Amino acid sequence: MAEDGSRALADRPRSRIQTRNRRRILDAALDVFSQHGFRGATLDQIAAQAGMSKPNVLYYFDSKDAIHVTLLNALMAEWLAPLDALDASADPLSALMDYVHRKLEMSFEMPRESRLFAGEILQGAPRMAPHLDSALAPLFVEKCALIRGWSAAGLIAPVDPEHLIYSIWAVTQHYADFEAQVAALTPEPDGARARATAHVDTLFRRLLAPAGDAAQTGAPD
Amino acid sequence: MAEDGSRALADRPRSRIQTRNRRRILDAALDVFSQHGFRGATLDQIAAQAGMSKPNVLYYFDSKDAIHVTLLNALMAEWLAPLDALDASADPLSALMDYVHRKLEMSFEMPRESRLFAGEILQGAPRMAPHLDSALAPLFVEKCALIRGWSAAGLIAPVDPEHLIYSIWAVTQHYADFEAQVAALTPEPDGARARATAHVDTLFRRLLAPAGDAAQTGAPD
DNA sequence: ATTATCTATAGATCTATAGATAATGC
DNA sequence: ATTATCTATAGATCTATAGATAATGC
Repeated sequence: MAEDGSRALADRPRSRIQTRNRRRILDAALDVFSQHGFRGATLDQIAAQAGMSKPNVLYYFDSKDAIHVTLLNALMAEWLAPLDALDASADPLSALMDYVHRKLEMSFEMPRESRLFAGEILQGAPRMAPHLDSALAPLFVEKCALIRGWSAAGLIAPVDPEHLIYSIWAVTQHYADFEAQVAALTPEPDGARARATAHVDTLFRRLLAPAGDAAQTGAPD
Repeated sequence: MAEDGSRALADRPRSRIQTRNRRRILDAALDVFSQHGFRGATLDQIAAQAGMSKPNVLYYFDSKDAIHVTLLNALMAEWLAPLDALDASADPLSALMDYVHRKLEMSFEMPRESRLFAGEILQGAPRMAPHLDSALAPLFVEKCALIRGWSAAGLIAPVDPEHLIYSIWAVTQHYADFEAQVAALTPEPDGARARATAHVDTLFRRLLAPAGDAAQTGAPD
């Protein structure tokens, strides 16, 4: 920390080079942190991945911890965007199924982000607890109320909104977070994603289809 | 390593003190590894938790790595016991629902074990890959065939066996692995487990109930 | 005699800083 | 003048071992 109390480059407006190099570092850090966890990651690995020297990385961020926190904060909004977008503009069942499919897509397209958050939560969310309370919790409460209303109105089957969301997160993120296991057990990579999509669709459609709907889809395999 | 090539106490028959101290170390290591991950855990923490000196811990195990591997191997069988027990002695739907409930119980009763495995898989299963192939994969294939048969015979609804099992793992273990998040979002601890149980039961019952069955349970909340 | 435990520390690894030098912008 | 980058290294942390001492079993 400089003597005037400013923390390096953190709070100042940034030049193009600063913006670009901070991005490179954050992208490298996403690789390294998501693979090895915070403690397992080293500045050496991040610097190598970013193609920079270790002291140069610390020229752009005050500490290893600062890189990690910046990364979590920067990705949080993107990660929660699908839940934020959940609303009643379409019919409720379609809205929920869209959410499920978007989350599953993200698991396949953004496995690093999924694992970064998974690792952080797994270890008790030491650096993310404030965000869980300030950003996630209000959104979660709001969407649970929405779902509760749909359920009460009979637009979807009776369901526990909080645990429905947990299940959606669990099932979809499983494909990213436990990819090593899934890969060991489902060797053929072709069609794996399509099968996952079909299964997850069936799982939540059978849960949520209001009584009387013909929601039983055909054999998925 | 001793000059005769024997690796300390690893392969020899053990006295009562050895058995007891190795257990104490493994229990302490389960605490520490499940909370901080392999790299985040230190021998200091494990020794302190076990109430032993650090060199004494290394008298019983050759290395930090050996402790971790021993722990994973020792817990693997217990962790897979419910899947191993899945068979057709009861009717298929009940057998599967029993499996779901047993896994959910384990998530609540053995969160440390769940997190230990989650952390290992999350980082690409560097120490567990052999076991995935040798122990888990054959069991997985066998049980998938069993479920496929039930599904084909119409005893349960059409379902993708591989992805069904992934979903059961994902949903049940979520309560242990993401406990920090669940706790932040579901503040009231009373009844949380009962609600989780009711929800998970509904989720898989609606998925698996054969067509024509009145499997729609009442409102879960 | 063997097993178990301790103190002290070697050696490796890792974060972060100091201080010099090069590149860039005005 | 300021921004960006480098080499060298201090200082902390961590795994593992050396070597001495205490406790236990025959």
